[in-house]
Amino acid sequence: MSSRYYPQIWQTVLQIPPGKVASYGQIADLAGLPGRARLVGKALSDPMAPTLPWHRVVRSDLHIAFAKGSSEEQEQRTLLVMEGVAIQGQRIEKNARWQPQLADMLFQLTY
DNA sequence: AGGTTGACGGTTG
DNA sequence: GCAACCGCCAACC
Repeated sequence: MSSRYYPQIWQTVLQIPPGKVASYGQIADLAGLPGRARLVGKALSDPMAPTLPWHRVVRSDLHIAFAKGSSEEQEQRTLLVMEGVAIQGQRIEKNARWQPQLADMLFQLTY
């Protein structure tokens, strides 16, 4: 396994609760990798990645990262809607944002 | 060893 | 809104 940082990123993504979304940058911060949002996208696209709630990771502007109309974009939107995430046009409702609690932060430190 | 590539983010106009 | 830049930097040629 060559990539050093993917495991901690995966671990963080696993904590996003159903019905909530987190941004790439937010995941990077929680994983102890501030400023490395792009690395989160890489970690999610790695074929070695375990089963993850990857669909709960979106851009900081609450848009889905994939190109509008692409199969990946449609897939992600479908999964989110199935979980009860409201989407108006391209934008996800702001109230769907995951707000990590203290216990979530402690889990990260412990990991 | 050096150049390119991103499932990004923020700033600016 | 939108588009153009720019900073970011591990991964991967």
